Amino acid sequence: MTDAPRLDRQVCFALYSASRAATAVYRPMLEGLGLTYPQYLVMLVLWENEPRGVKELGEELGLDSGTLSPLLKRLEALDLVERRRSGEDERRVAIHLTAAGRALSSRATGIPQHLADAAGLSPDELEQLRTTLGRLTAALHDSH
Amino acid sequence: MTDAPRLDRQVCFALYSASRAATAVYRPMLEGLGLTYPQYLVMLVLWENEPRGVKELGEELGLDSGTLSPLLKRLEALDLVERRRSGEDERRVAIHLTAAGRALSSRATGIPQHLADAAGLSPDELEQLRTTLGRLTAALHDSH
DNA sequence: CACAATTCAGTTGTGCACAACTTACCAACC
DNA sequence: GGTTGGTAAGTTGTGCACAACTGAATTGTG
Repeated sequence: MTDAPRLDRQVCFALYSASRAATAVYRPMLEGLGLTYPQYLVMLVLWENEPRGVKELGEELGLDSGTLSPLLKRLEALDLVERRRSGEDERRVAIHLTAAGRALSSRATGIPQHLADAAGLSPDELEQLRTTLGRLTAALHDSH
Repeated sequence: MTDAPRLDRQVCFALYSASRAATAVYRPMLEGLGLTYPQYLVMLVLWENEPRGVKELGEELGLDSGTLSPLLKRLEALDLVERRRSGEDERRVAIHLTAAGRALSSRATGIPQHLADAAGLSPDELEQLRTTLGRLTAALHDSH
């Protein structure tokens, strides 16, 4: 056998595992809201500021229309969101929150704290992890 | 608007973004080998030690048979892997590397280094990130 | 030995990701 | 005013993840 890379030494695998473990902790809580994790992310963006175009959402989340279009249709079917063609620019679709979508935000308040509790890391460590991951993501995007 | 969680403060989103950014950096290199990222992970495990049962692979990678069964069929279609029913226990399927599968490992040697170069973090920081993520993943798994 | 409980791999169905493509629309230039 | 280039959203197709289930094989227990 050659000096093939070892699984347990790979940062990439550590990221992949941690990310799946974190969404697995979120899943049962989000199930209570009727949302998947990516749907929750879209709602987070809209709770901050709405309406938003599909492209804007994609830039915030790093997702393209191939992912967002069907996801937004599902949110619309749940009556959390409304899609309206813009009058000024018929290419654009503005995503508005419905009353139900707006109301859902209060039920989502405690979710991130629950992850922090389950993480087994101090607040300082969590904060440092977050900023390190931010730098890493930016550098990886710049690298091509 | 209530005090809804902010997207940019969430460790979970930072993990999700970093993980996707890292696999995006791997993707063009793995394309050269004809592999997807999860397929590459399976090959990594097999390069370390083979044959392995489907369940063993699942435990190393945190994936279930619903993910692995079709993935392994695709690796078999690529002639990198062979699936053999165990004689002793007819429930088990042993995954063996083919000659081509074994040969592929030498072409995969440089891949993790490329990620390290693109990461924009020092070796120390990368190492610390890896161990922090390992602790986080373990704690999240323990939390339920 | 009989048979209930467990284990293993596989299947089915849903929902992302992402590449490649399509369609509709807009804007700039001739 | 028509053409050309670019942009926004949507569609199609592939491959994960993961829950729920199936069927076959094995193990544990009375």
